[in-house]
Amino acid sequence: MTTLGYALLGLLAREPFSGYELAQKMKAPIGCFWHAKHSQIYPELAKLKAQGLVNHELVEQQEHPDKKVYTITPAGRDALRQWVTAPMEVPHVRDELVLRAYSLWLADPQAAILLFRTHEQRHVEQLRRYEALQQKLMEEAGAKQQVDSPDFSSYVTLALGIGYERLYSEWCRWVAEQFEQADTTL
Amino acid sequence: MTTLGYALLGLLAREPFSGYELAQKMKAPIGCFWHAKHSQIYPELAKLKAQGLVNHELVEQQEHPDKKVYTITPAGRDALRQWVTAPMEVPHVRDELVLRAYSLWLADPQAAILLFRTHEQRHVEQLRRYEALQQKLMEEAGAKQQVDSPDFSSYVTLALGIGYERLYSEWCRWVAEQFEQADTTL
DNA sequence: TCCCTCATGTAAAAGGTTACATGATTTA
DNA sequence: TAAATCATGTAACCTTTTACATGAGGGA
Repeated sequence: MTTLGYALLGLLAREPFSGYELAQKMKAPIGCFWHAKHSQIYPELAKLKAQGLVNHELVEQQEHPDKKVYTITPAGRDALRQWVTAPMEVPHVRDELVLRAYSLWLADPQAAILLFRTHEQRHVEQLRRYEALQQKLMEEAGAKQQVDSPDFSSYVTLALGIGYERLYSEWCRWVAEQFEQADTTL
Repeated sequence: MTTLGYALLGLLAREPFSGYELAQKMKAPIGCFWHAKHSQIYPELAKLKAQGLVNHELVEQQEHPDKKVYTITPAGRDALRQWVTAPMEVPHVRDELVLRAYSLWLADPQAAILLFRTHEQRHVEQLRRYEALQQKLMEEAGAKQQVDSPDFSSYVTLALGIGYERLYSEWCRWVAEQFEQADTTL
């Protein structure tokens, strides 16, 4: 089983979805930290079906094309439950902007300021979106959050997403400021 | 040009290295946020050579096999300088542990505590390593850090690495605590 | 009329990991 | 004697991205 397979099971464990809906969900990263495109999702769903981890039924529609709605099976739920807490290596992160920062000493200062201010903005925007989601989650789910409710899991991943975007946007701002100050010092 | 190619140029812009040395460097993530294995590095160096972005000379050794020491060319340095501040999309992060957290509501609480305490520890260890590196960098480079010095770039990436590991380890601890508290509440 | 959304796929290419392959020297 | 380090590569495989492919219905 691939990680993508478990990502799909993780969504289907909450409620049934069609391949198209799963693809929509995974445009914006699920749990803030995973994404996939439809070209990867459709074949993966076929594999999950072949392994008996999901079923699908054809839902006929008048005004839109028919769709296959996938449901997780008890076997799928078991596989997911086992995977969630299985031993795991620390995943190594890859981030191109930070890799660039490693060679930033070569850069044109004005171009560096522009790049980092742009990314600061984008991460602030993502932060605002996550905060809005959190707000919504708090209103809907309230204090009834228990560790065995899906809302709790969503809240947990959102919390890291918010911390991450806050850290990242502040780092971008700080880097930009270093170049701005160096510029006025000359 | 691939991102890996620029990662290698970024190291070679600082000082010459052999393929083996580059592979050693990229076991631990360069700038905290990129890594690669030797099987990817050797072919990439050949491509950089073919494009005239690096040169290499054979250094003969008595007690070890001979090695090819790579040096960046002016064209390589130019390409790197351009890439560093070129427009770029926000890279989407992938993190398996956070993806698992999204389905944590299904998990066995004790297994969840074990997993997150384990990862908390590992990220704390990485944090300590980064802090030691920062300490060393401060002592060596001191306050002379200017935006156009490689030490400044190293410092900038380390700063994010430290922030990231601190955030991540605290998040792991917090998640584990949620399950520990839920456990005693029953 | 043209583009967007809904809906499902396949194919080719790129990027990355694991395993295969070789061989000398040093350390336990 | 066995394992680790130094040193350089290739091959097979897996994952992910980009592009190809089709087609109906609704809105500008």
